[in-house]
Order: sequence, then structure tokens, then C-alpha cells
Amino acid sequence: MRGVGGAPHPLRPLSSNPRPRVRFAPSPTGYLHIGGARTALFNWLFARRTGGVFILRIEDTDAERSTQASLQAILDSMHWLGLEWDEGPEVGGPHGPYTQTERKAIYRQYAEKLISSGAAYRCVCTKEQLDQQRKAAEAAKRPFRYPGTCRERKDIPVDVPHVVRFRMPATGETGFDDLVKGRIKVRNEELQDEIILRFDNLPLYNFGAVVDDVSMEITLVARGDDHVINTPRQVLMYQALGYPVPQFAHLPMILGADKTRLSKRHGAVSVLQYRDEGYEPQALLNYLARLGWSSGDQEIFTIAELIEKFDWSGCGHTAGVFNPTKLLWVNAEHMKRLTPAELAARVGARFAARGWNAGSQQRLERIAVVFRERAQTLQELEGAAKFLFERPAALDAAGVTKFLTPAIAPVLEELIAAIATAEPFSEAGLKPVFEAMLAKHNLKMVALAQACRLSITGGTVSPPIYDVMEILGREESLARLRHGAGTARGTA
RNA sequence: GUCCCUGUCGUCUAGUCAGGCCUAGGACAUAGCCCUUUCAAGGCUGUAACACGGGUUCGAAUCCCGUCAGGGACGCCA
Repeated sequence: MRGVGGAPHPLRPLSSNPRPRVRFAPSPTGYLHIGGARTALFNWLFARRTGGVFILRIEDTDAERSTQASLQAILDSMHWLGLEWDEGPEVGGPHGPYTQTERKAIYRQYAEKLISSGAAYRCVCTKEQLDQQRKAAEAAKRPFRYPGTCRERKDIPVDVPHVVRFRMPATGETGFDDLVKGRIKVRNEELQDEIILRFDNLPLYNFGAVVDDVSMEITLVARGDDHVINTPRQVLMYQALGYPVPQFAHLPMILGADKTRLSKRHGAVSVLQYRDEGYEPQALLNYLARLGWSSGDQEIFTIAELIEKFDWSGCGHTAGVFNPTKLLWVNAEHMKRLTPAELAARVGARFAARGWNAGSQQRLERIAVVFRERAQTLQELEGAAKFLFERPAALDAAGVTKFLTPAIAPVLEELIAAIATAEPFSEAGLKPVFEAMLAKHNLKMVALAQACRLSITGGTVSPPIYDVMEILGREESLARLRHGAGTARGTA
């Protein structure tokens, strides 16, 4: 073990750990997206369901693209979703560090073990040589394979810059039983000697993942199915290292509406964006769970139900198209199930961010409950309630033409006078006044209600008018109605 | 190109492993109707799928083969 300093991390001894251990291992090369969130969710559900351990590991060996901001965005996303990890950044744990760049010495040790057993070897082929060979192969329309230049060399000293390659068996086949896809196997001749450790001691994905999964005693690896093809190579590495092969579960990809892999092109894919747009974390989780997994015909699940019912066998094996419209529906369903106090807390926070003060807790809850009926997200709710805090700058023109006509003006003025003293100032006190007015002038409710709605909210759509007036209060309602009456009369 | 995986309504899916209970069920979306103070919500009704072709079988969405289509992987990325 030369050139890597001390050996603070002895190779993991073989042991049997009864508790399932799973991990989510994102790369901090961007925000946490929908696909990553689902992978994290399934791992987390499995851990919670089985009493296992959920580990968060940061795979930051791609120095070019990894950033601190991305890491923070991932941690923020996980916290917001409520996918708390038992071991990993912030919380630590007995198998740390949980960031790959901090584990360099560990990879070197495992690589040396493979070299001494002959399962891997040092390679001094340069990137330039390889690139050239790859281009030549492409030009000749041959698939590129490492020619094995260093495969049998025994004369490469450790102190010469080199990479480490894994020696793939030339014959036979390697397979595994995937928990969602079933038996998968590949002929070993398809595999080639791949680099497992770079010249700077940082591992490549396949090796880094295996070493970390081994040293963190991971018992089940669940990830996106773009990794299926990597798995046989990894199986070979577990075997070469002498550790048991974990179980695998590969989740189908999430696609965009055009059926290609979901990406920024498809609009909102960042978890934090959904937070900002006023989605409920459990709704996002619920939707994500149902994208690729099902439990009979049930669509709406609480987190507790998800934990109780989650099972790899419930996972489908076809890629799924992300459907924002259905997410919206799921979110609305979850909003409906919130208690008034829960909803009010969320709504209040968003109001406060805009400098809106709803007054008492009771009034805030009333607003939340009344407005949620026609909002699918908190952001929508917020938009619909705006008129409560800011007088409409202008009344909807088409609405004015249709409902705030000169003919309604005297009725409105009469109504204003009548409700100035109506008690209570809510549906109970208001309804009789409105009805009397309708009877007297032989009007339909829609005409009066819309005239009021326009005057008070500035638009033609709002919660029931009595509720709106009650929430807004007598003084402000009357002021706006007077202004509306003026508009109707044509003098405003 | 090679290898791996996958094909049920527009979309997510149930059913496929143990073939008949499927004239294929649910949900989102969509169309219509009801309710109605606007818009929603809610209720009811409708349109809409077993990729294709063979085979096995009394019987196939379910099993087998082929075709086609889609996705993924072929890096000193993860």
C-alpha cells in the first residue's frame, strides 16, 4: 500500500448484517431532478418498510462537473421531500466519509487487492493513444475495444503514473436476478477491460460504486435502469473482491412527453422548482411512486401507506412518461386532505413572503379553506387570493361590459345601502338581502353576483361571493362595491 | 453497428408469474349531461388499448418463436 499515505480504512471484513442497507448515490452535477427523486424515494420506502438503513452517498468523482451548489440543492431537495437519510452528509455514520472524493485512499486499497490477485492490472496507455485508437475504430466502423496492450505486462512500477484496469473474463457469462426485471445476463466476451481507477486515484463509476457498496455494506442496490448494463461488470468486481453480491432493482426510466429521456428540455424537472411552485412534497412523492409502481387501483397514498405497501414486485418494467397534468391533480387531492391548520401554515408562509398579512389565524384558515377548492397548487391559491390584499388595479374589461352595466348600477347602490347594516356580515346575513334585491328587481343571481364579484375581485372568477365578502370585511367590501357601482354608472 | 431491456386506452396503470373470472378494469386528460352565484369541486354517461405475424391449446392480453417499434449502454462521465 504505497503512495496513498496511511491506511485509515482497513478493507471491510466479511460480515453478515441482518438489516437491509440501501443507498441513494447522486452526483452533485446539477439539481435533484424528478428521476433522481423517484430513485431516492423507492430506496427510502424500502428502507422504512423493512426497518433498514437508508444511506445518502455523494458521487462527486467527476471533478469537472461537481459543484457545491448542486450538492446543497440535492440536500435541500431531500429535506423538503422528507426523504431523511440515516447515514450520509450532515448526519455522518459509521461507514463514512460519504463523499467519494474523501475516500480516495479506500479505492486505492481495493484496487491494489485486485492487482495482487491478478484481477486487475496497471495500464500506462495514454488517453491520447486510446482516443486515436477509438477514432480509428470508428472510422473503420468497428466497435472500439481496449486492445489489451498492458494486459500481460508485469513490469509497470507503482510509481509511474498509471491507471488500473479490471481484467474481464474472456469466456462464460455473468448475470444477476433483478428484483424488477428478472434474470439478466451477458456473455463475458462482450465485456472489456475497463479502467477502474484513474491516474489520480479517483475511481470510475463502476468501481467506485462497488467499493462503496462493499464498504458501506449495502445489501440492495436500486437505481435507474440505465445502469443495467453496468451491473454484470460490477457483479464480476464484487466476486473478484471476494464479497457477496448485493441484490439489484433497476427502475425504468422516466420519459418526457416526446418519449425521450426526461431532461431540462421538458420543462420543470427540478424538485426545488416544484417546491417553489407550491406543490406538496407528499403529492410529488405520491405521483412519482405511481409512475412506475402500483398497488391495485389506488391512486392517492399517504406517505405511511406508501411505506406500508411498497414492494419491488409492484414496479412495472416499462419507461413512463412524466405527466404534469396528473401531478397537478394528485397535488390538488393532497391539498384537499390537509387539515385547515396544516394548509394555513403553508399558505401563511407564502403570503408572508409577499408581505401579505392575513390577520388572525382563524381568518388565515378561512382563506386557505375557501380558496383551496379552486386551486391545484399553493401558487395558484396565492394568485387567486391576491385581491384580498391588493385592490384590483383594473376591473376585467369584458366582464364590465357584460355585468357592470348602467342598468345594474341602481341595484348595486341599493344593495350597498342594505348590506351596510346587514348582520352578520356573512352568508347568513347577506343572503336574505341579496334575495330580497333579486325579487324586487326581478333579477337572476348570476347578474348580481357577477356585478359584485367584478367590483370586489376585479375578475369574473372567485370563491362564492358571500364568502369573499365575509373574508374581505364590511368596510372594504362596501368601498369596492361603491367603486363598482360608479363604474357601472359610467362615472368612474 | 453491437449488446441489454421493454411493448395493454393520448398518458399512468390493473390483469401476464399459477391460460378460461377480460364482450380487458381503474385513474389523469378529453366530450356530453346534472348540480350551480362565476370558476372549480362533486355526480352520471361516453370516446379510447392487449404493436404485428405465426405457433401451442378446447380456449391466449396471458405460454413459445419471429418481425417491427421504442428506450438504454457501448468514456481516464455517472
